[in-house]
Amino acid sequence: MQHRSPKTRNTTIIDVAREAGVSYTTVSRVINGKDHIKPDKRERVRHAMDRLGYVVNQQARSLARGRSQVIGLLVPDLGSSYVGEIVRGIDQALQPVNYDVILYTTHRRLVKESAYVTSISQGLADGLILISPTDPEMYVSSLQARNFPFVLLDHTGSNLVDRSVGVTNWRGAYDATRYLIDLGHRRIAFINGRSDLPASAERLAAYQTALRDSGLCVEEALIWQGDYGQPSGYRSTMLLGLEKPPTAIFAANDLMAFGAMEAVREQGLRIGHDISVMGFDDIPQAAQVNPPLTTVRQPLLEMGRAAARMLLQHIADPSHPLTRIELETELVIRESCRPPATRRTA
Amino acid sequence: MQHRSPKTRNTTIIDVAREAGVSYTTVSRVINGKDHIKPDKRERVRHAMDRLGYVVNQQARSLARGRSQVIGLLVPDLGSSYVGEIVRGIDQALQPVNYDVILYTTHRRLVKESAYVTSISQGLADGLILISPTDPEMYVSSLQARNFPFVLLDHTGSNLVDRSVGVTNWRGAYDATRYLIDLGHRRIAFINGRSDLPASAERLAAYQTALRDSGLCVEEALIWQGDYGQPSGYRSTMLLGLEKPPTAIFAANDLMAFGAMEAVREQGLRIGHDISVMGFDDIPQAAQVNPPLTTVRQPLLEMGRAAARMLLQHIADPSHPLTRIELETELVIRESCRPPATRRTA
DNA sequence: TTTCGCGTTGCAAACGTTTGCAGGATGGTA
DNA sequence: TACCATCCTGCAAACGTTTGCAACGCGAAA
Repeated sequence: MQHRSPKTRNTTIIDVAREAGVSYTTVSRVINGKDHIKPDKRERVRHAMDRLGYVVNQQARSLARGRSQVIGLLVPDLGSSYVGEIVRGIDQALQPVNYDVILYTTHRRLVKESAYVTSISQGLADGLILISPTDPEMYVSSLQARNFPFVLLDHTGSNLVDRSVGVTNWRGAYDATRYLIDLGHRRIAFINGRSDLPASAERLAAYQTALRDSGLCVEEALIWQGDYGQPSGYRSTMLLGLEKPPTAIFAANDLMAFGAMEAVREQGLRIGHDISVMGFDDIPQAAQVNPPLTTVRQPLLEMGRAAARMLLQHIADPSHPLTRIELETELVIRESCRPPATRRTA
Repeated sequence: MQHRSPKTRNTTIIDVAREAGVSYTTVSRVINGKDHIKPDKRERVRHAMDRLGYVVNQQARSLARGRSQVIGLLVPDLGSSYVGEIVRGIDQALQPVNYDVILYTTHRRLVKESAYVTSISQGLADGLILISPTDPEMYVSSLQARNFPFVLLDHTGSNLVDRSVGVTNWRGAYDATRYLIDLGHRRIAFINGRSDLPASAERLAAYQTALRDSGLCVEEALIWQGDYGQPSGYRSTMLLGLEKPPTAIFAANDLMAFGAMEAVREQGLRIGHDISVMGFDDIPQAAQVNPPLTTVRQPLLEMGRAAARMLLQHIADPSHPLTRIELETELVIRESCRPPATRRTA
């Protein structure tokens, strides 16, 4: 029987064996670098492979071995370099052990996330990393039931936390807010991230706590709802329209901070003088904008590496427990935050 | 024999068949939505699948079918949203036909590119898209020899052009330069991209031709070598140190234009007034920076879609010829370019 | 010369599907 | 009742590997 399409039949291990005058088993052993092969035969096989232009068929290999050397990656998007950096980190960890990455961009569509997850988990990949998933409880149950290895990245809340890599969101946002307060700011606006992501809630809560801890009161009017996109930060212009404008804006991520900076500028105000702007993430561009953005650094590369390492360990030894890895954020002081100018209002 | 690791054996089509009291063939038919199945059996199978939590094994399916429903993607990087946008386009085209993407980031390391290419091409993927490859002639010969479907994206030059998607680099750069000249600029600097990518050469050549066509002479001192990275654009500061500074800077991509904008600002000059800045690409941020960047738009999303479509067609019907698809660039006029202020020097 | 052991080699089964072919059931028509 | 077409269904082979097990060859030890 022949299911193959017009494509000419591939050269297989058997063709090589015939060419080299050995058994296909021996060829397989040569391919996989096993010992106990007579040097001359090894050479014969090598030559035959070259002559025939043989290259191993991954599908068959995966099927036989029961693993694919591929890990799945579920990302919301590739728009900002936030995800890009994380993927780079994952890449770095996967490279040395010969794992490949299969990529799924969900654009935060819940149906897609769940459809992908089930499809990946059978055969296609040996493990799965979910980056900033929207609502994983909804669909990972089947993975858990089948003991399929997966870890979450940038996810907090829910019982899945104990197999995730994240950062000290609360601490980072708290420190940032304190820093602004210490600079002398009293009216600090906050641009919140997507409210369906627990990390946003943490940052918001920390901001509020920091204010209260300093005896400042939390004004609802100074809390603006964004969605992590740059345009939503831009709309923070609205905040400036208040009768008593803030002297500082703390955005829950850098992208929104960039948007805020535009808006500030558009109002004819100078960043760092008339109004300070603080970000969160420290994506590469943060150092490059004007003025360079003071922000809370997430070690994105390291997060990716950590997630990949954790997953690999668990794949190699399923009894190896998954844990929560929480990496430290760090306040990166640049030039977008300064002490407030002497007030004009009040 | 049992090769499987500790992992408990997966539930297979056979388990489902037993549970439903039918043959495994029937189960396969139900999975693949073939006709000629009695409705009641179909239902029985469906239920059995649910009960057992069955999900099809992609490897085995690929092996049997001779194709994987996966296409490989070789990207230099995920740093800027340039690649991100293209990938989104590819995604869009692949979604409806149920193709997945396996991702390889090369970071422009030639060895990696070539290693990946050979490994992907056997079984793992049904086709390959090479985004902005560095030196594809070096390693695609084996693909061509085996008639493996692949297309290039953002590649010009070499005999591989006739299976690629690109844009009118020359035209775009020419128009942009003319636009600056028409605004009244006479000293226009050019920040070149990576010199090993043919697209850079096209843009540079177009810039030079446009100058000459307008009777202006090309000054070597005004041509700065960048690498498409933002920092390299920043270093264009150097240009400003000339005794006769340019009144406009044309960067071969937006990222370098951003860098240039920083540098300009750092010199205390105002963009659009003291000096104009022109980009190339129109990545999403271009509209968001301050002032919004005048740039040459590449239809990134559409480029991705076009490449994916071309590849899919070729996979479906290998006799379908591959061609060169050249999409139109478009000058997007925003606010970073204005007529030059009356000269101070000279 | 026989025996033992070890380094090599090969056979065959298994991985989990898809699909050509043929056989069985069913129902309509002559 | 016999026959034929049509609709269902199942068997078995094939996809290209990996790997447990058994057998073989050969030199060293007895």
